[in-house]
Amino acid sequence: MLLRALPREFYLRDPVVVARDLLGKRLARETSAGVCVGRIVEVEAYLSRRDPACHASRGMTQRNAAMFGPAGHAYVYMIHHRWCLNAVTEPEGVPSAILIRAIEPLDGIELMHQRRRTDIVRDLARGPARLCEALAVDRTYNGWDLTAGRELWIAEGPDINEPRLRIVRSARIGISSAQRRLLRFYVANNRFVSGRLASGRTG
DNA sequence: CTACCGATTGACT
DNA sequence: GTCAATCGGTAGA
Repeated sequence: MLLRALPREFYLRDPVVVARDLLGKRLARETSAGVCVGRIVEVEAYLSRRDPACHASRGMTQRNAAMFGPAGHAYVYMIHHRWCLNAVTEPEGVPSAILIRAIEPLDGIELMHQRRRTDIVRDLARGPARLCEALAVDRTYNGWDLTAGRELWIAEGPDINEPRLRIVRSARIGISSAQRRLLRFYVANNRFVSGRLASGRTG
């Protein structure tokens, strides 16, 4: 397969490093309707119990249990009636995860249009809930193994010579606490990133 | 059981 | 920039 799933070891590292390294990787989704692929352009890290903004900061609940599970699995939760997708990092029992906030659509764009009911390519997967709608991700994928390479997975980009990405770091979106933590990472000057088109520092 | 909150989005001023 | 829809998770009676 061209889009080989990233191995579990990828996720068994410092979550901040995992977050940065996820930029430029491919998020792939295959259903009977077809295959959809996008380049990950925006993520946020949530750092277990030491991070008050992390859903798991006050311990395990039925909702956040997937965050306590193995690295490389999905944590899918609902907020305001919409689904959001995370990749779990760190060993079992350490509930850190990376929220995937936006992808740049590459393949299966027509299918994404159908699911999102919009003609605007830029709006297909710009934002965590739009992304899930475009890829038909819902709670049935909570706990899904993203390293299995089927249905829903994350893969290395096929272009070995892709130019090095300019990465911008900022505060997380929609988080009132821990504003000083710069745990959002996105590809500079990419129009598929959510929020304002900030020019921020690279790093 | 009820009450409140939110890692959002889309519509609107 | 502002604001409210809308409902699962959670805490509390």
